[in-house]
Amino acid sequence: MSTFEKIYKEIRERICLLDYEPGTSLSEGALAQEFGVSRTPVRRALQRLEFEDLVVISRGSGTIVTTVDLKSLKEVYALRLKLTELIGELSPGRITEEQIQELETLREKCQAMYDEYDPRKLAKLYYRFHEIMLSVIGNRALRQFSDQLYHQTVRVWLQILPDLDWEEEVQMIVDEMGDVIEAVRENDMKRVSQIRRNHMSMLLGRLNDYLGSALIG
Amino acid sequence: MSTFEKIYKEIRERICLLDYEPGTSLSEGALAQEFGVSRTPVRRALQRLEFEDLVVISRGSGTIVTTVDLKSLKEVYALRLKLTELIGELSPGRITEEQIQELETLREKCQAMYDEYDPRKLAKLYYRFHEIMLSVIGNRALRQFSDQLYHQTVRVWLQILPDLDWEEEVQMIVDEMGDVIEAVRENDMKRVSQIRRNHMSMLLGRLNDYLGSALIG
DNA sequence: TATCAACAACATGTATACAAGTTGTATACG
DNA sequence: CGTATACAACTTGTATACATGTTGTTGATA
Repeated sequence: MSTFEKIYKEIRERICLLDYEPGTSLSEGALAQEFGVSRTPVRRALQRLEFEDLVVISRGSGTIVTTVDLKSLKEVYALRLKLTELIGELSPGRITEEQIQELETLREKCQAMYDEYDPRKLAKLYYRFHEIMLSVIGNRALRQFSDQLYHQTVRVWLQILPDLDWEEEVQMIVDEMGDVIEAVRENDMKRVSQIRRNHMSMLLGRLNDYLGSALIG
Repeated sequence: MSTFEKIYKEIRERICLLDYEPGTSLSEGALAQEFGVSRTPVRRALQRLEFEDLVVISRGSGTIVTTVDLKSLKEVYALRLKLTELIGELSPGRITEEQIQELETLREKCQAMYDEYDPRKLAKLYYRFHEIMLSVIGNRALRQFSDQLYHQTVRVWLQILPDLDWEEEVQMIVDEMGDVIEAVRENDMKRVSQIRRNHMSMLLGRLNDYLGSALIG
């Protein structure tokens, strides 16, 4: 992996795990110094993040982490739902035994989260889960779009996670991973996509409930 | 529009209009000299084009225009079909009278193409048509994806256009524009997306016929 | 005190020199 | 003559100095 790509992924993960909260100002110079490189590769990473709508670069003003627009959140999720369905149709799908092993390891680690309240850690486990599920998507464009939409929306869930029921959220993730593992063992990618779509739909419902009550209260 | 953005759009159009055919080697230095700037903004443009899968950048080797993978073409088109459907659902849609005027102007220019065999010119008219249709998509991600998929696939059509029936292709475009104009006049964006989906589906059929016969013959 | 202009301290954008990788060619050698 | 190696002529990647834009502060003035 090239230098800029490592920097890109690192910054992207920081944004998605809320290490950089929305509105945070990112300095090219400071990041360059931290990573021990010049501004050039850092700029390349930030420009790509801007294309993915995770930061906004303004000349003279600076580079700031975007705020997730709540009114368009539903539209983006609707798109994610549709794309998730398509994965089963368009992607032939092939998963290795090693990947299944890691999925089971992830599921066990998530189960251990029932008794350890750590939103960031849970988000990171799900982040890794997403990476594995992404790697089995054969279609390049579909993989890219799915990845991009995930990174645009995952912050919202993590942001309101402290206000949700912890055990319920952990259980939802454990269940999703369990169902997915069962399906991939039978190499039934169509079912995998349906499972993920359904879980995403349920998550969207919880988000709606929260956002509705948040607007009232 | 910033310097790099103008360069980006210019190079992108050249690739899509086959001024740069697949496999063409692009030199940062040469492009910089042509546009009268340094390599820096040119690199930014090329890096974005790489992200959109229109070029491949290899250190030491060079930057070359990608070849459209025929085996995945159907998958990309299937994705385009789905996304085009979604435009009607997710995008509230608003079009100005000026844009409708330009659509009619475009339609008239396309009609004049019956007697003037010029694939590149026809492609450019349709290119502009796409830009207008794109501008009415409210959802940012959907707009970006639709744009990207269009630019990834339009080259294929233009590439085999000389082997297709010229008058039929012109008529298909004139019809699509006519149907779209009729629908946007009633501000019925859902119908617009259906119309475009159907026309895209018919185009896909013609591509399939050609590719099938090309493999045989 | 309120207001506005000048400016200093940032930010990103650009140009350029140099580092490092790739590839084709030419030349020496078996 | 065939082959291997050294190298020259490209390419993109990186570091850095400077240009340019923005913003908050500071101080002079009404």
